[in-house]
Amino acid sequence: MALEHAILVSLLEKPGSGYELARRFERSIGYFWTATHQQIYRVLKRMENDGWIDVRDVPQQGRPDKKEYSVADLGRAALSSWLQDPIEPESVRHDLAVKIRGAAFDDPTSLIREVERHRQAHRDRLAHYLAGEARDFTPEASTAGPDGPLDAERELQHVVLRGGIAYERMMIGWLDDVLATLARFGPAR
Amino acid sequence: MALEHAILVSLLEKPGSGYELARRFERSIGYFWTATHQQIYRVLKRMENDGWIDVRDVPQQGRPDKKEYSVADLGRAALSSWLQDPIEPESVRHDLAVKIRGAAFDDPTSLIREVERHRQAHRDRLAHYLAGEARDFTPEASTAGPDGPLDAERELQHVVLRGGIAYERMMIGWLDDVLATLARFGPAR
DNA sequence: CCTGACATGTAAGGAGTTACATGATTAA
DNA sequence: TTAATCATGTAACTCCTTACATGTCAGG
Repeated sequence: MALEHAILVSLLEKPGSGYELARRFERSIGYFWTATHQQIYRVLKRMENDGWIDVRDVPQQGRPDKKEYSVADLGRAALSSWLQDPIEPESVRHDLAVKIRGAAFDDPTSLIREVERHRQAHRDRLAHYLAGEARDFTPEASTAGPDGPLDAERELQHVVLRGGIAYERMMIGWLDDVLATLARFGPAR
Repeated sequence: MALEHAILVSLLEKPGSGYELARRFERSIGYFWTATHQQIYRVLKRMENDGWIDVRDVPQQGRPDKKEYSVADLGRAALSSWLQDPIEPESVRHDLAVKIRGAAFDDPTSLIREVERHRQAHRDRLAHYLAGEARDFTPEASTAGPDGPLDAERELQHVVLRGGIAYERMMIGWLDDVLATLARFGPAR
């Protein structure tokens, strides 16, 4: 389980509320770890009980009040310990690949549309990542800002983003290959 | 849920027992969908109850008897219906990316070893995939054999394998990038 | 007044993981 | 006799998903 650890990393980068965390999991952290607000609130509660994080009630004007969480010493230690633990290369689950092999036993025309849809989704994500890279990681967008992270933190965020970019490019190329294969073998049957 | 559907595809490609399915999930199907024998037996029982698959007791010599499963009409229909259903591009979970961003808040030396270990695992998998491709998908290894799948089935298996190969190559390249980044920014702190 | 963004939760059910459990046969 | 492979399962627990639920405040 790494949701707790993903939350710890995010809170170390910047303290925030459950709601804010949920939004980060739709954006930057979501590039490599997804979580819904339901999961996040539940885990935050557990982490608070375990003394991993501290809460601070923040009254707000013009908005509902929020609880701002930050990492406690115990949480930092838990993260550190997890970082030392070796993990196994992750197991994959690609519904689309199941469908592609299943297409041999069914009419593939609907699969072609599905693959095109996925290719477009990956193109959109790639464009989104590239825009984020241009915005946050060009030499001009330096760490000089008031909230800008330190060099190492920033570089590590960048290399993870580059991984997302490489992944989307690979997927687009592969889905092109899939479509070419379906075009050659699908209708000919 | 696609485990049921992955099992249906596998049984359509070739009927077999729960044990044989578990082994396939360590090999070809496991490239894009993992499952343990515990899951498989549980799901097989449910699929049998639902009339998706048929069972046949196969007495064996020199081995324990086995139950050979094959896809029934209801199962074929269920697969067909699932193939028509659009699915969302899958959500990712990359522990390693969490660790990389977490390395900004901890000593990165153990992470370097971890990344090197993962890179080796991906190199091994790539070699394994390439060997499988050479064995099963060169022009010489044609469909002429007694158990060889038909052209479309074979081509679709091949394009999924090419996806696995592209994925491993991408990962190896990215992990090289990660190691270079850690070398530049890790020890300098 | 109504919509949308902000903010925080509960409940039920499905899926996956880990540990436990049994038993046959073959080869070293 | 011991290990390895074949073969099939149960139980407990954790995790994730989906649906439901409530409420504030700003702007049109």
